[in-house]
Amino acid sequence: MEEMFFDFDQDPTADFAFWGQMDPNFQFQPQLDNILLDCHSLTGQLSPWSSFACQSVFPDAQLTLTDLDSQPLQLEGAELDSSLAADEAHELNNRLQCGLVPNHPYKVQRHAANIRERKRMLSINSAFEELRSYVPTFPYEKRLSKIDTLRLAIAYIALLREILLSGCDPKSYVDECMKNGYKNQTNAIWNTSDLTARLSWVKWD
DNA sequence: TAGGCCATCTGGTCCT
DNA sequence: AGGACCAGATGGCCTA
Repeated sequence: MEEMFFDFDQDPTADFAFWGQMDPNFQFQPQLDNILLDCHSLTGQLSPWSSFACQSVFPDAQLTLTDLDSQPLQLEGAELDSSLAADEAHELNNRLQCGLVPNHPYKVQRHAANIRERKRMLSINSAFEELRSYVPTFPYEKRLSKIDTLRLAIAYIALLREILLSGCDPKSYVDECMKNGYKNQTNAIWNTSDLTARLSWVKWD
């Protein structure tokens, strides 16, 4: 059986394209499965840090991946202060080596942590996707942002709570509120232009 | 072109 | 000790 493998580090543009093309019916489980496969691969050879990751750690150092993997530590962009005490320099050197030496335990742990973090963000995003499906939207509205999803959900929950407390029929309750300009609502947390504009598209029955 | 949104990496902190 | 969670930094894409 052929094993599918999606290596984020080997092809950083591929995963971005994946997000950019995500559709509302996207299933997260296959991606989670791929990440799990990636986790299992950690016991074997690790791909080198992405250039982005290296750059973020050593923004001033002009180092290539080849430099990182095959040569002893050399700082080109940042010069060590000559006044630095010998033990301090040694400590700094140790810390830098941890990040630069391929297959160093630090790199292995960091890579595993990155994968876990990606997996965690995927689960958060899947929850956002589910929440979006419950929030009222315009028929052809573009995908809600995360912050808009949260704000609309808060307002919508407040409205549903009021409807429950009123004991009225939802549709007539909303119609009445719209007619009266929400004047009767003392606790109109949900009375935001964002939500009320969308309420006309809600099918209550 | 600036600003909004997002994914990713990272190191720190907390928890089990 | 290792994993989960979090926030900051960074860079890419998209849109007004």
